[in-house]
Amino acid sequence: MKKARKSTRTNKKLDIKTVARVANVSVATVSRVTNNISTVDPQIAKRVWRTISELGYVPNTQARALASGRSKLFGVIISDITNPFFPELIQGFEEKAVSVGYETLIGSTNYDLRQMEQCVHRMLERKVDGVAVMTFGIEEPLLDRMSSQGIPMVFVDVAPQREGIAAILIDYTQGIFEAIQHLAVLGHRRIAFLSGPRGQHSPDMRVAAFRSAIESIGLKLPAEYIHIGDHTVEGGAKGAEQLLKLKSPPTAIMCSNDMSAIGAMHGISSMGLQIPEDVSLIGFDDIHIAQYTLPPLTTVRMSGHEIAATAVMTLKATVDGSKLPQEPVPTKLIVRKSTTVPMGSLSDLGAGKTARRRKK
Amino acid sequence: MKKARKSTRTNKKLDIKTVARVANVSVATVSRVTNNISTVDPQIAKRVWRTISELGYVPNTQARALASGRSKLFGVIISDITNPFFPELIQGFEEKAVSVGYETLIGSTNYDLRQMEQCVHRMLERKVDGVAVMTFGIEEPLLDRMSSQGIPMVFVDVAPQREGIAAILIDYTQGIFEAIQHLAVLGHRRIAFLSGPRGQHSPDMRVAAFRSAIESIGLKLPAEYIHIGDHTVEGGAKGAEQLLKLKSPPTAIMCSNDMSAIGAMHGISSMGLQIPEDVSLIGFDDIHIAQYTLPPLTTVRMSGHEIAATAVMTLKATVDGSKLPQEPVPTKLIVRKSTTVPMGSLSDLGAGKTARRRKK
DNA sequence: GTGAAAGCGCTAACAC
DNA sequence: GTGTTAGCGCTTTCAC
Repeated sequence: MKKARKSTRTNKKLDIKTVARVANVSVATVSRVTNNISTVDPQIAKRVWRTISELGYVPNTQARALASGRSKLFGVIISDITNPFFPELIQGFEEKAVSVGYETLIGSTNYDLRQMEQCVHRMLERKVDGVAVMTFGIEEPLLDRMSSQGIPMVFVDVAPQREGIAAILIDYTQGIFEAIQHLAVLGHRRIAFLSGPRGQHSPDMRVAAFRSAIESIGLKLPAEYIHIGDHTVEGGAKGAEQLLKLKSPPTAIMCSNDMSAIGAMHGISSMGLQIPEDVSLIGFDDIHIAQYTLPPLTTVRMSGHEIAATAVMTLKATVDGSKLPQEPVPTKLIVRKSTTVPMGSLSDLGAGKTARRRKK
Repeated sequence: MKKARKSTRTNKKLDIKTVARVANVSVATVSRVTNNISTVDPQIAKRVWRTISELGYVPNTQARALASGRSKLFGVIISDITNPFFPELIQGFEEKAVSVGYETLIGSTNYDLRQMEQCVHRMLERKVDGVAVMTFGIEEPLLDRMSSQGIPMVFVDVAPQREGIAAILIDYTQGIFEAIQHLAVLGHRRIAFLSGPRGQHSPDMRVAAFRSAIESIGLKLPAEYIHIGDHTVEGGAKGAEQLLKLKSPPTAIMCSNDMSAIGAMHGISSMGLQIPEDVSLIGFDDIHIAQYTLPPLTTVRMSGHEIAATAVMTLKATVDGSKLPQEPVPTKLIVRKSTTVPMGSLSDLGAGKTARRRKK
């Protein structure tokens, strides 16, 4: 049995000391090498790396964390993993985190306080180096326990003013304005908004952006055209139905997120109406499946990947004690097939809706 | 020369020693209490718990892991996080893992060998106590590095025969049979299958289940009715189009996963055909959005949550040295609106002949 | 039932 | 540049 082979097969422990002994250096040098500390002689470093790969040595992260005080772990807290926006965000987060040498711990609150507490506890236990709170609604209880320990945090839209706490700004205005303008140009004058839960920062900011877009274009906005929903598919279906039962129903509906919009599609469809012929519909988020609905959903893109990447970089910067130039995450309209001219407008003259259906 | 290391923080550190001192016991006792070791006097245990909560002490998981050799970390490796089936699986995994006291490390391979290697390395570094490989296609390179270290693993469908390695069995037959029977009862005779990538265990098993269902019902299966796809939306669209361009096109298509089915909806729709009037469509997985497509997708449910929960429990059992009774994860048909009688069948011509033959 | 003390594998201060 | 060594916070024998 050959020597090299033997070392991988026997269950002799494979730690930094072994590497040091085999490479004929001290453990400190091995440590320096694996941490890319540049004061090591290149020759020796090379020898150590070779030994490491020959032995198949993998540093023990637990020990590293314990000794260094840095866990190389970032936490990310989201509310609802069944909304596809969040997995996309998580994917972006993980990807970026790994690329800067961090691991990701995920916590879902499911809008439940107890679950959030549990999240916080888990993250505290694991000694995360930073936490991204991506719940799109501020979560006070998180603050006290974490930020009092000096753990860097990053929020979306709005964050308490404290040392080590940052907010990722999102430019809702641009995308939502483009959406309303798009509808207005098509000829829509009665445009309603299917909002997210009231009283949370992010949904409220979207409503505000909608309102100001409508006003800046000079349209009317009856109070009942702002429907408070809950960002779920079910809420979207119900909301759309209620909106369309109004005495003066909207000809277009903009939703505060894509899941609502998908729900709205069902609500509209179940009333025997067609999208976009009878009602135009716009979503928000541009989740992956938005392009695969029937019809493909016109929506405002807010990149979860981008938000996630920004969150990671912000956390990293805070940990490293550096500052990051903060630019708001942009949003922009993606036109697909769920919007068209309103029914009864000139360009639609003569084309009855039943006539369009059977066309092939 | 024992000098206390100067700590960067001025607040007194809150470790097991502090708790021990305040509660007037030894660190060993505190450790026993936090680990729920029953040999501790209930009175003392209570006192320690009170001290812990008064102080707000949280054990340091890194130190625990280092000292005990158990990280309380499970890894889960998936291929493609943009397929909503996987986030659902991950959610189930995390939930179950947390409930048995474990944290989750996620790795995505994106079907890329290099990324998979990186995953493995990360998991090795973090000293995971077990790994669930949920890629639905066996990944050999994983085996050697991990299982040679004796890390418990669990695969889907098929796993190498080794100590500490298990497979989660899935009963594809039942659900797929129900699906084909459902179509046959509706009157379909020409049923095609839009498969996943060829040569991978799980997709191949689905094809086999489809084939045997078709045969057991006594239908014909032309070779071109098995279309090799790739489990993506794009592949589904293309596959459906090709299938429907056949000289003798199928009247119903079953897809190997829901994402393909969603793609197929688009492909079919872009050919000017309607679902289910012109073509019936069945998916597989029953991802959350399947009920929200238009029309809602008839599909075979294979619960990602259930698979995930089984994976966690299997890993846990292996770690604990116990055995788990292994029952296959069931699949079953969920009938929605994407299937109906085939076009041109009697009941479609003679308006109102809704009563069909009874199922045998 | 409880405590003292020896590590777990690594980092980083300090010595050389 | 490189080596020596004292902890990091906890678990776990092993005495008592």
